[in-house]
Amino acid sequence: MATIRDVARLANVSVATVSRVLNGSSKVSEQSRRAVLIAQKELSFCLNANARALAHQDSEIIGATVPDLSDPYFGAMIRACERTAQLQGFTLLVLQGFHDPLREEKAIENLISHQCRGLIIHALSMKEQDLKAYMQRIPYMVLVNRELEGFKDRCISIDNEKGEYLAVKHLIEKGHKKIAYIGSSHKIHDAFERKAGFLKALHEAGLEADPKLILEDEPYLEGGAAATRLLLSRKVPFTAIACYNDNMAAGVMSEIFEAGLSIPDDVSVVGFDDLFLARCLNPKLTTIHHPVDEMGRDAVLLSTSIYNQSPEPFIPSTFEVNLVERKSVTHPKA
Amino acid sequence: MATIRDVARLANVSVATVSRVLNGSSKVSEQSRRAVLIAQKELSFCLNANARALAHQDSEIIGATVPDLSDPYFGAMIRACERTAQLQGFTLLVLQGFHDPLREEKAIENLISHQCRGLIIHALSMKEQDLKAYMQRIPYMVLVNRELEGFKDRCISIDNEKGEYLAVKHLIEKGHKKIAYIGSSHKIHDAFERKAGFLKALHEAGLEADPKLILEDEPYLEGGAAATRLLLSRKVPFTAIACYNDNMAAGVMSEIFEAGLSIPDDVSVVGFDDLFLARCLNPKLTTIHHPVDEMGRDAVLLSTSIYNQSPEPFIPSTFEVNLVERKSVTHPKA
DNA sequence: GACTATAATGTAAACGTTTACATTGTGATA
DNA sequence: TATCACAATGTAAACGTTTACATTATAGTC
Repeated sequence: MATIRDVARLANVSVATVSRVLNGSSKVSEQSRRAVLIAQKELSFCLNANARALAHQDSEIIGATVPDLSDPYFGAMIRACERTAQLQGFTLLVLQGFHDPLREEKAIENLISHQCRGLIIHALSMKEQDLKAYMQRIPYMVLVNRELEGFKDRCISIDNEKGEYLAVKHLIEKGHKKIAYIGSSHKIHDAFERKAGFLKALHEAGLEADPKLILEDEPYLEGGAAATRLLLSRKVPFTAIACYNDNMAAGVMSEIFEAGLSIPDDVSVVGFDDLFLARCLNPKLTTIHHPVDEMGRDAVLLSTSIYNQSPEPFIPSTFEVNLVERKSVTHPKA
Repeated sequence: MATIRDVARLANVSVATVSRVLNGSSKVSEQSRRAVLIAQKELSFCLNANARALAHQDSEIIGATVPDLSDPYFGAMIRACERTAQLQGFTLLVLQGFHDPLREEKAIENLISHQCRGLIIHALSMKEQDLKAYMQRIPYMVLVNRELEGFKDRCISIDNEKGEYLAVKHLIEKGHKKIAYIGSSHKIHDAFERKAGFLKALHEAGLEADPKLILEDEPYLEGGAAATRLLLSRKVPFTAIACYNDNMAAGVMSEIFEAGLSIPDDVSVVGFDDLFLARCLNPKLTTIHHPVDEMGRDAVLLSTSIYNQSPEPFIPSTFEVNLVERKSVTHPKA
């Protein structure tokens, strides 16, 4: 690999001049400028980002962790993060935690070691205490989809309880009384909040929550399917299912069909997240929308604004959840 | 941020000893070791990856570009890449090209500047010539899903033509004779190959390809839907649709239902890619499977093996495409 | 006690940039 | 002509590590 010194030699100028040309900083004569650019092309030269970060004391890297990039929900979020980072001239370094506290912690350490000048963390498995320590240590670390006592102003998340509440209220308004809930077995914040929203809506309508109609499984397609099989085997009548997320709803729908029932005529289904997937399902899924793109964008903006110690601090949008009515819900039969 | 010097001072040893402890290299007395570790914890110290890369002349970063992380196909691929990278002790730096040749090129430059020790490039929009220049310059750069003359041994891709051929042959074997093709309007390799596969299967069966039944649009849900509307408006009879990919198939299915037709009874549909999505659709989508995970894994393994100049070069698996029969295809009526 | 082999540690020179400061060259002004 | 202002450029010291080499301490051997 050629270095800046090689370019300087070839262009017959000093390294400082090369650096100035390549960074567009300070004044350089048109002649030197040209010579440097030619030498650069000749050598296919490219500044070394590591050396640059070291000298400059700024890595131009924003770090992010996310559980799993193959999940379109996180894909969409990261996409928004990278877009925003790129717009600010930064590069996004993404690591996956795979729902494992150890890997999540390793990922954060890794990002710190790269001297990230922004940190967006989506880590649901790590212990609160450990996460707090990092939040304390890195003032510009921002949390997504997790609320942490004492750091609310650096947590970007939606009102999960309200979301699920809206979903279930919608079912109740349609006339459903026997509503099942297929939740996530992950012991995290979102899971608790969404279940609370379900119970709240029931309670508010004076409906009893039947424990036999409340199940939990892994928050993926397969989990939704498995829970549905279990639910059907219990022979407890129900007319609607509220799901922890769209992925589970997809599994739920597939098993309902498998059982020879129809959606929404026999069973109404609501999801949560409003993934791309929701529009692909048939019938199209009624679900709770939340603005993933804006969350990703605001997380980056918030983190960098803290890092830069901007005079007027960045205030993230309030992320409204709302119901998107599609075709998977109708009135119960009879 | 504390530096290695601070740790050395606190632990009352030299920087070299700290470095040795933190890198697990060479022999260090248990006493020094302990002192260093304590000092490290005390200062929350973390080696600076940039300085490390500079001194060490090895960044421990593997770079990758992909068009768009919100697309589950790429998400799945990147996930496999990161897994493999992590297993080797490297960090994956992912950049998005957003189907834009300029951004793709910028992404590659960016990765080069970070001194990546492995390069996995999924860039379909860049001109062949420009890409070749990079391939020439970076011997360990590996291409995914794109074949480049003269660099076949560094291209990881599937046989698109064969895939589409299998899909269409399946339709023909079921008795279909009037088969529509909804392809991608992107002017890339995959698009041409898959269309060629479609034509080949038709030709082999002695069937005529009706130009009115061949459409193109953006390779996403919306594109599939738009093409289907156009197709239906043409009033040319058909009994099956072969799609460029699963995303388009989802749009196709949704419009077919919208038109009051049923799948597969009125229209059979085949996709391509076998995304997670294919199993979510109703009916579940018959499609062409290819091993995204293994491709991601092998891309990383190949790139690093070249970088390391391994004595015995890594030979990527041959990536077999095959038909996955689900529920979206049946015999044509009558 | 003198010597040697070896383990543990320290010293200082890289690595490839950026940038404060110093130097040079040029034209304008008095 | 001497002086000044200013633009263009160069010099060299950081930045935080790693690591070759040098040094010191320790134990074993004769």
